[in-house]
Amino acid sequence: MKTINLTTQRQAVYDVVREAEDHPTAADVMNRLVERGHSFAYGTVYNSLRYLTEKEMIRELKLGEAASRYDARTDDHQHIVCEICGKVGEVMTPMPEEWMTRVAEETGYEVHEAHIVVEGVCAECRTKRKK
Amino acid sequence: MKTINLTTQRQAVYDVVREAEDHPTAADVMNRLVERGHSFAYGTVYNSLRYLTEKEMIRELKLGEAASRYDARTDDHQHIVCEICGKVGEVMTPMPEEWMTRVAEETGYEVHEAHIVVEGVCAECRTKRKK
DNA sequence: AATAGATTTATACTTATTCTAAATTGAAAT
DNA sequence: ATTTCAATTTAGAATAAGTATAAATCTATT
Ligand SMILES: [Mn+2]
Ligand SMILES: [Mn+2]
Ligand SMILES: [Zn+2]
Ligand SMILES: [Zn+2]
Repeated sequence: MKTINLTTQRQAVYDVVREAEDHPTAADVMNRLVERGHSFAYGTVYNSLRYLTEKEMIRELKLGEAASRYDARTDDHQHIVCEICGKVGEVMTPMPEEWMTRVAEETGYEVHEAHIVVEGVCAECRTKRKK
Repeated sequence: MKTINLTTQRQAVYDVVREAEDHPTAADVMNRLVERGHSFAYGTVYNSLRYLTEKEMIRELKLGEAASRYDARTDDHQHIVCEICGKVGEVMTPMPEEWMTRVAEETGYEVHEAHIVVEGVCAECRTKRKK
């Protein structure tokens, strides 16, 4: 499971995710592929996203919406979602290691990782609100 | 939006969630209603869960699985999911207030709340693993 | 009892995603 | 160069969770 086989389709999907600034959904990726002149089957886009995720070239994000989003940043970080416009921002402030330790003690689980989705209002939406 | 109208159906759904120990899904709730001799329409169960959530009598949890889970504990807490058996545990250790402040500074968002899903391995599954 | 509003029901629909079976591709072996 | 075979892609059917709709039923209030 170490070799990575990047077909034309997988490379194109990876390019779209890598060049995106906004954590696109599978449907977003599909649309952008079409804009670039590709026409892959839906299944292929889903398969490619899964493949790239398994190879850890991208990450799949479950932010509580119906559709998964994809992220070419694979370094450890979290996300913040604007309750008004839905914009997804990066959260680089790391979770204190101590919190994880406390959770392990409290629950008896061996703790591996934490997925955090912060909800709030982005700067633009705050400005508009004060109209 | 202050009065609460608990119909037979809503009360029965609430009872199931309140008496559950395991953060049931809508389908779980449906099955337990049938076990108790009820036979409500699927739509009614979803409507009731939404109603109870809006009245803040229960909470809807999005833990990254396909189906939402429901929780009669409405006090502030988080969740931990076993990667092996799927068991969902409570996490009462609060996220440090300072982390939230740092995230607000970092992102420029007004931060409202954080939903955290911790992944790990529960005590039972750890025991079994050492077979 | 009549009225009106809220609720429930049965069913159709939507959305996101996975599955399937056939067709295609491409690398390795002849 | 041609054959071979596994991996991949394709198109479309299937699934899962949840929402929408319209008709039927409840529940106060007059
Ligand atoms: Mn990100
Ligand atoms: Mn809980
Ligand atoms: Zn916003
Ligand atoms: Zn377990």
